[in-house]
Amino acid sequence: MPDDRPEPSLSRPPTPAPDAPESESALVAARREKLARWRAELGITGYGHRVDGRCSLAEARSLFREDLHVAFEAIVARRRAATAGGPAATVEEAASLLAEDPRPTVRVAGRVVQHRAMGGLVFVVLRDETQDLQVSVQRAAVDPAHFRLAEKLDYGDIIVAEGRMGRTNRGEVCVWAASIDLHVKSLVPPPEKWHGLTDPETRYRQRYVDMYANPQTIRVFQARSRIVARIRNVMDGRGFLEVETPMMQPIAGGAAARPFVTHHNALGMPLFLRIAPELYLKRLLVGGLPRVYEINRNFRNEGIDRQHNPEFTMMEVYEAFGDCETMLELTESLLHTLASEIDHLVPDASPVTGTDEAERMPAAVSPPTAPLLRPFGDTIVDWARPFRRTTYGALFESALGFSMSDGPRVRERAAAAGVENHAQADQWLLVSALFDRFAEARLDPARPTFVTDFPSAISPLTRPHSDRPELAFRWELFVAGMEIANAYTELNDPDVQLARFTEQLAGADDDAKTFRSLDDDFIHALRVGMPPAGGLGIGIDRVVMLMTDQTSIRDVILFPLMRSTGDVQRAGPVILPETTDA
RNA sequence: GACCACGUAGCUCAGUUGGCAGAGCAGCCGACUUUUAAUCGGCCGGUCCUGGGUUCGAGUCCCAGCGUGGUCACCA
Repeated sequence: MPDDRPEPSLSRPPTPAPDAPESESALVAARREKLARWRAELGITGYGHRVDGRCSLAEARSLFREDLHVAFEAIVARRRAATAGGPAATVEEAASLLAEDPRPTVRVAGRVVQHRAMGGLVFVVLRDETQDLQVSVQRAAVDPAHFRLAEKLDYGDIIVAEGRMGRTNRGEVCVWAASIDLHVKSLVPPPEKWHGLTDPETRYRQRYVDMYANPQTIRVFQARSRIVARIRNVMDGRGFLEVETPMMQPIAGGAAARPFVTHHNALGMPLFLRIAPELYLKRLLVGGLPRVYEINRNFRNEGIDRQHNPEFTMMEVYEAFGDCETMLELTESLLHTLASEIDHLVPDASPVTGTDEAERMPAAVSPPTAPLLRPFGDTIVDWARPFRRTTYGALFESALGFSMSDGPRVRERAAAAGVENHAQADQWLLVSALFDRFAEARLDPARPTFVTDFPSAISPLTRPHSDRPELAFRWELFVAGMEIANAYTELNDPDVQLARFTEQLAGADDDAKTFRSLDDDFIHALRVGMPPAGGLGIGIDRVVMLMTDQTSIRDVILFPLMRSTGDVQRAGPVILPETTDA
C-alpha cells in the first residue's frame, strides 16, 4: 500500500458515527477506520446482501474428494512442466487453469475465527453453526481487491467465499478462493483466540459472543432444541395432545412457590406469572381431552443457583385413566430414549467420546437394558432400565435411623437439627425438612432413582393411599442430586381437594397470604368431574443439563437472568402493580 | 437474604513487604505463496469495578457500595 495515501479522517469529518461513543477504544476505532478505507478503496459496502446457493461449512467439507484434488494437482504439474514452472503467475494463467479444475465449486459464508496472512497466501478459518473450515486465498488466483481484503480481515468479520474444494500441501481441507466478499465488518474486538471467552458473566450477558467464540455453546443449544423436539415426538407418538394454557394467571396455583406479580391496565387487575400449568391442564381432562401435555416456561420468584433460574421450562403431562405408575413408565422410557439417542440427535455434540455402536432405539417394552453411561460433571450416570426405586419412608428410615411415623423422634431430631418452628410445625412438615436435609443425599447420584409414596401432607394435589392416608401416590425422580421429575395419581375428589386447599391457606404465613388464594373455579371443575388420572412434571432444563453434561442451568438457558447493571435506559417510569385489595 | 472468593489493556492472566502499571494474544506498520495458537522486526494500548479512608506514597491495607462465581437459606 502507498505510504502517502491520505487517512480517511482527512476526507471525512472527524465526527464519530452516531453509535460511536467518544470513549470508544482504539481497537474499535481501528476497525471503523479499516472499514472506511475499504469502502473508499475497494468499493465495499460493509453490510452485505442476500446470498443464494450457499452451503454450510460441513456440507462444503463433505464435498471434498481426494481423487479430484490429486487429478487437479496432476494438471498443475503438467502445466508447470510445459511452462517452466512456478505457481500460476498471472490471472490469465489461473483462469485457464480453473477451466480444467475438476474439483467441485462451493459458496460458503462464515465468521472469521482465525487469520494468517503469509505474503502471497492468506489462510482464513471460517466458522458457522456446523463447524470450522479454512479458506485459502492465493494472490494470483483472485482479483487484487479481493486479495487486499483477504489480507486484512479481522477475527469476527463475516465473509462469503467462493471457490473449489481442495486441500493444502499439509492436508488441510479448504476452499481455494476464487472470490471473497465482506458481508459484515465486525466492529467489536473479539475474545482471545486461544483461551476464548471464559468469563461467565460476559458469556451470559453477551451470549452472541460466547456462541461464536465457543463452538461448544452452540452445540449445547442445538442439542437442547433436538431434545425438546424428540420429547414432543415421543409424546405425540403416544397420543398426547400438546396444548398451551395461560402463563398470566389471576391465581397462581399448582405449586407452592412465590410468584412474580404484574398488572393488566385495561382490566385493572393484578396478574401472576404462572408457577405451574397444573390446574389448567386438569381442567382440560374435565373438558374431555384425555392426554395432554405442555412444554413451556414457569416463573418462580425465588433464589438463583446452579439448578434454578427464575424462568424455567417444564413439561407437564396428564393422562386420564392413568396413574403415577403409568407416568413412571413414561418418564423412564422417555429419559432412556433420550440418553440412548443423544449422540445421534447431535452428531457434533461430543467429538471426543465415541460411543457409536451400542445404542439403537430401545424396544417399546422395557426389559432390563445394558448399562447406558453418560457423564455429568464428576459422576457417570447409568441410564439403564429399570431405574432404581425406593420409598420415601424407607429412604427416610435408612438415613435417620427411625421411622417417619415416629412422631416424638421426628420432633426430637428436628429440634436437634435446628429445623425452624420445630415445636409447633406439623410432624410431616418436619419429616419433609429432615428428608430434604439428610435423606436425599443418600441416593446414588449415578443411578436415576424414583422415590415413591411421599407423605400426603406435602402433596396437596395427590390422591392418598386408601389404606394409609398419610401416604400419597406420588413419586419424584432424582438424578445426580437433582430433582428431575415429579408425578402423582391426581386427586379428583372435589370435597377432599377443597379441604386440602382450605387447610393449606389456613397454614399460610403472612407472606404467603399475599399471593395465595383459593381457586374456586378449579374446585368447580372437579365437581363437574375429572377422570382419574396420572400427572407428571419434568424439568426440561435439568434434563438438558444431564444429557449435555452441563452442571449449571445457566449453560442450558440461552439468556439466563442477570442482575441489571444500571445501564438500562427507559422511555418512562415503570408502572408498578397496584397493591393487593386496592 | 447470609457467608466466602473474585473484579488489573479488547481477551486470557501476572503484579513481591505498600514504592514508576506488566506479559501473551488481539490491534497498527513492515517482511513472508502451504499456515494450523504460523513466524520474524518495530510500535500502540490502563477509570487497576465505584466511592470514601489510612499513609509521605495504595492495584496492594481498611470501610461502604456495585457486579460475578461458589456455599447455604428459600424452593409442588
